[in-house]
Amino acid sequence: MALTMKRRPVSIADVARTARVSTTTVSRVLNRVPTVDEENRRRVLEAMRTLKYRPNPSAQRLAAGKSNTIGLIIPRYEGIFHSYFALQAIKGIGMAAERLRFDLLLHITDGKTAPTAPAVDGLIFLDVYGCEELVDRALDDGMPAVVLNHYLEDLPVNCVGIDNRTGAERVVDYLAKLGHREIATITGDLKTQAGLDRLDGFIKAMKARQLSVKDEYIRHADFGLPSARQAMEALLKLAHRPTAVFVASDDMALEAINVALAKRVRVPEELSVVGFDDNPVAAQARIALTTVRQPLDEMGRLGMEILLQQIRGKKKTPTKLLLPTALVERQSCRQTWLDPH
Amino acid sequence: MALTMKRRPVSIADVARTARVSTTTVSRVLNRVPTVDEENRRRVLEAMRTLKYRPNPSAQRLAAGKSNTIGLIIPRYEGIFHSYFALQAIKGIGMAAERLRFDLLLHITDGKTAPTAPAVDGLIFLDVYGCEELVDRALDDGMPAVVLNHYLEDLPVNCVGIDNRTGAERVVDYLAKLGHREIATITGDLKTQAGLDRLDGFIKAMKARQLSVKDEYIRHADFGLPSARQAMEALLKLAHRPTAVFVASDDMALEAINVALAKRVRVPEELSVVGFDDNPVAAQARIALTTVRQPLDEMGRLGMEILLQQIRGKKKTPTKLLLPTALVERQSCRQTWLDPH
DNA sequence: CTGAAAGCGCTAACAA
DNA sequence: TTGTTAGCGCTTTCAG
Repeated sequence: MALTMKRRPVSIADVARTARVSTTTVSRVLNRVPTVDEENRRRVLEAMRTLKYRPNPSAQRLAAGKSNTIGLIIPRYEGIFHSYFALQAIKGIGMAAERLRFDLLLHITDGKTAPTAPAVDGLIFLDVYGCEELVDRALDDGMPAVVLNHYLEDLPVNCVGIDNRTGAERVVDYLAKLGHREIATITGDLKTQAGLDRLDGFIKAMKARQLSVKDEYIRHADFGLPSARQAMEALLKLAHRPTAVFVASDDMALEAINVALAKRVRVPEELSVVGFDDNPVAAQARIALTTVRQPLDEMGRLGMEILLQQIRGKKKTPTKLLLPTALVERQSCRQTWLDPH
Repeated sequence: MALTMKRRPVSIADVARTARVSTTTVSRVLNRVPTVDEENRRRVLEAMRTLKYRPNPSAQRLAAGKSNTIGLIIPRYEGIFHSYFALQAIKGIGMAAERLRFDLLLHITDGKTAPTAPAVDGLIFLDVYGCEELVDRALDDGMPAVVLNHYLEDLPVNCVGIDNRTGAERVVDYLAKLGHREIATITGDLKTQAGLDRLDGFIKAMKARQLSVKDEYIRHADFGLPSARQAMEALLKLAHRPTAVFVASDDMALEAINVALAKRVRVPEELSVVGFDDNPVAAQARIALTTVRQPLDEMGRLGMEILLQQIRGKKKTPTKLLLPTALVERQSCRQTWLDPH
């Protein structure tokens, strides 16, 4: 046997010949067309197996006139590569793509380039930051697209975001139920939608419950650890300390707890802390963090599904989704009226 | 103008007609074949622009007989979706793919399925964990492949890993130079290559410097925070405490520092701590962590390049790479002979 | 330096 | 239910 022989790959014609049917019939069983005689189907399937036949996607796409491919656009800014969110969303997208039998073309972009038709049937933006121009272009080209993690109010494009406002409101409700009235917040970067909406939701919920929102209880941070540290230190220096703090991310919340503990402020006995994200570290922390869970992989899954609907022409008007969050109760909060000792 | 008119996409023939040349010539300028008259090239380019021509990759691949696509295989185990490593590697792979004009087909696998020829020209495994069978299969099929983040000693497959052993040795060297002799380590999961090699490197370097490696100074953890906490607590309870600890990951090192601080052990005055990974949180921490940097995105880049060499037939024997690490000196270590006060 | 023509492997009318 | 046939858009001999 000439092991080095370069054998021509087996094609649909080879299968047809072996199974003693036409290529059309082979194509039919390939595409699960029901009108195929059971005996023929069996023979085709067997021929495929013995010949180790693999359909050539390029030929399929060319003949069918569709790429069956989605471009997954990842903005190149550094932040996204440090985020828990990105991988979870990719996971959701990837698994949905497999289920829907679509290929995923990964494209890390500088904001200038993105795949176009006929290379892809649609685009899924992991985030819009740095990609505004590309989203516009996709819209102009009539290329189906969906933006994740960002609710674009004014643009006629599919969006799947997280309901950060309601998430923050849940936190206030929860803390209020525990008897807290002096509730502070450490915000995220207010240039981001998540940062802004979490603060908005917080303030709105406080007011709805007639709780005062003191200026000194609103400390601005930027999702970075050093900023969270400063914010917490400022809070602890206050003559009248809050009894609870809502922190806009788990990373910052954990850091805030560290600052508190270092200053001999016990958590949760003297200070309740709530985070946001449900990052895995929140559950693993010394004081397991009460936080807000976001359905990140589901965000990816839904993004794929919505995109597919648009591609299939089933949806004409853009779908705008804000996914619900859930409060995850752990060990970092306590009722105020309990004796701390 | 019939805006709703579904116009047939512009093809190479349209460009040829507009530029008054043959499709062959258009194909030539598309593929940067040098033997094209300058005037013709100009006209073709212009026609492409005015017609907004986009080559159809499926047709190109079918005609050329190659997919120009690499399958990026991401094992589905949960850990990988929480790792700093994965996104960095993806970034490196993605940017290299773009530069090399290769498409990336993203595939999240359960360990059973992976793209095959002729869908892809090669496979790049983000890690081997859970994919052993797929790697074997690729090898059997003669499908070019490269495994990242894991050095497979015995398998004839391209590998690009991190030199964890030498990284750990660097840490010992550094601590020894600072005067430390009582050095402990908190290991990672010894079922992983990283965990094992970091411990091996540690022990080897200690012995090379004639430093004693007490059993009680080797505490086994699993990269998880709770295990790191326990390990650190055990270390601090020792009658004869180490003056320095090498922790097998940044996450665990930070947690260890928290434990120390909570027990009023000052870092770095009373205890030096070194991590591994150079996770961004290490730099941001309260006590900026001295750690070992790994070139993760370069790992991705090199993986792509090696794979391409194999695909192009330029390399016959598997390439095995162990990428060098670098010690990043920050604030978590101190010379032993300095007065701590 | 250029173009005619033969496919690449598959799908989809259409006819049987 | 099946097969014939004509492409899908591009690359690549090969002859000029």
